[in-house]
Amino acid sequence: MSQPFTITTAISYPNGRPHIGHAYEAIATDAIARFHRMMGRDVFFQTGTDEHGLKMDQAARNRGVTPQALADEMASYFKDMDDALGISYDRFIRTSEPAHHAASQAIWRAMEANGDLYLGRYEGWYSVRDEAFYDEKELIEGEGTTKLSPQGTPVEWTVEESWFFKLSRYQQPLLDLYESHPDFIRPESRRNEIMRFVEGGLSDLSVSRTSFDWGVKVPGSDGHVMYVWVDALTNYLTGCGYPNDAERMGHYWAEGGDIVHVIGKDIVRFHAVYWPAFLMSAKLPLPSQVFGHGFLLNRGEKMSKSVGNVADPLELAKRFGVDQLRYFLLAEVSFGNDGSYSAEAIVQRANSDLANSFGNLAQRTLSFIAKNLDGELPSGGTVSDADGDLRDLIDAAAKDFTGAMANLSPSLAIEAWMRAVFACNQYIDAQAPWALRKSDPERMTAVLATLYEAIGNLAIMISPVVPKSAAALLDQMGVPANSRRYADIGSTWYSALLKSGFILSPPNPLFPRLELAVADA
RNA sequence: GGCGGAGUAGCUCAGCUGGUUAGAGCAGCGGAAUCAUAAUCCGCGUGUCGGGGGUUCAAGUCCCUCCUCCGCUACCA
Repeated sequence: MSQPFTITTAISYPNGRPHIGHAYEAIATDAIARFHRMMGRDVFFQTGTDEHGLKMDQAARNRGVTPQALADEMASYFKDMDDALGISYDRFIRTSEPAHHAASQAIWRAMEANGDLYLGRYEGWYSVRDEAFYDEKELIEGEGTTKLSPQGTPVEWTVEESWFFKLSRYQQPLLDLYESHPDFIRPESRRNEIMRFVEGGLSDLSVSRTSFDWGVKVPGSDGHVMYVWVDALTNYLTGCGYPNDAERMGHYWAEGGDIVHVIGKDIVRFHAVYWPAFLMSAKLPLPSQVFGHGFLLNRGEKMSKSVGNVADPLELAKRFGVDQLRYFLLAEVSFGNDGSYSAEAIVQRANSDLANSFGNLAQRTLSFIAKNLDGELPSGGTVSDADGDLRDLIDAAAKDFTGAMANLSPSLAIEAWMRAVFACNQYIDAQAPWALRKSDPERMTAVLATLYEAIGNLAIMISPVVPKSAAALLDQMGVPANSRRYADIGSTWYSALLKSGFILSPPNPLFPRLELAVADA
């Protein structure tokens, strides 16, 4: 059995429609998941929605529906987005599922059994909107005598009986973890922040609420539901079979296994501090990596609903194409940093890389073969050093590509791919098969064969980024579905294809050139 | 206030443990070619590497200091 690889996005809080930020995280994670599948790994890729909490409860009340009904509706928008963007999740989890309640209660009991949960009282200024308590000192003056949270949301003095988790016990174990696993938190700047935070000391964490009941019931403690983060983080275990499917857990959530959480930089603390502490307490294996990606900015500006510059990913995908949007986000934004998007930038990037450089390379080569060889694939001919040089260059690019993807650097991977694309265009111009057609047909044959193989390999390479387009091209070229892994680059799929007697049909352009609407200028 | 990150060509950014004339892509300008989605290929960049000071034979690359932006976190009032 091939080596398992577990990867997750954060689960989204569905109190609004998905925006481009959700799409970005899903796309990036999807590309990595697809990459590992093509490397032959046994991938489990999970995403989903985080449906509990007071905000959902209240939103449902306002609309006169049950929280479950609201969650059903909102979750469907996220699922639709994933499906529209080609997100190849293996499991779309919803925290309102019974299986998830069972998992959350199981980890609760395990933490309790370890002596890490105790009942106490929590009082302070609580913001419903932020679902957080604030210190008196943090508050700012609102209108009249009211007080507001630092985020400007209303707060009220709240006294609650609450369960606490002995987070303070885990300061040293966490620091040891960061020390022994330098890649546990990435990028490094986030790791530094978290380490300083933990070094500063950890207070115990309030992990239950009595003020609402839309959540996972605390076992044996009537009136308490779990603090959303206990419940939310546990979704990762639910999908891996916790607590009843030991075999599945042993496979996808095993000690020392590859388990990667891709999340936004705003929730790194929950994943890099609370989550491993919960797992240590419950005596469960830890994830291998938490990667905090950056935020997308609209033309360099923060997105916000009030400014009205929050982009709808489905609309962008519809206007520019799913693969174009995927490619843009992965190529343009260095993973881990913030990035900026705009209609011009998407059009620019998609046209220059996908339509002009790669799409046109495929088009000019394939249509030449279809036209001049009647679609019969070129074989043999007079080889030259240039052919081997191009092959070597593509093999080297493939190595760079896979190395970068494995290291969660899709933008670097795409750079390596583009270098190979440029090399192919240089090659075709230097060899000029259109001239060889009359002067040296034998040489032309070898050139076209070299190009055909090169283009197939380039399409395989970039598949995780633009899965639909790459598959369409490979289909057009007759490359069998079982020859589209990284191990197939540089292999003998071309000679097998020659033997099969495949005939190439006149090709259709792969990536149409995009036009910028007047409204975008 | 502390900590972390960033400030390099018009734009987006590479430049690891200091070492030949500071790089890439995009945009721009000139040329070639015409197989191809008017796509491609070739040539062209003296930029105070945020400011100042220092260490060194040698510094975007190390040290000090200042400025600007971002993030995490704390506290006084």
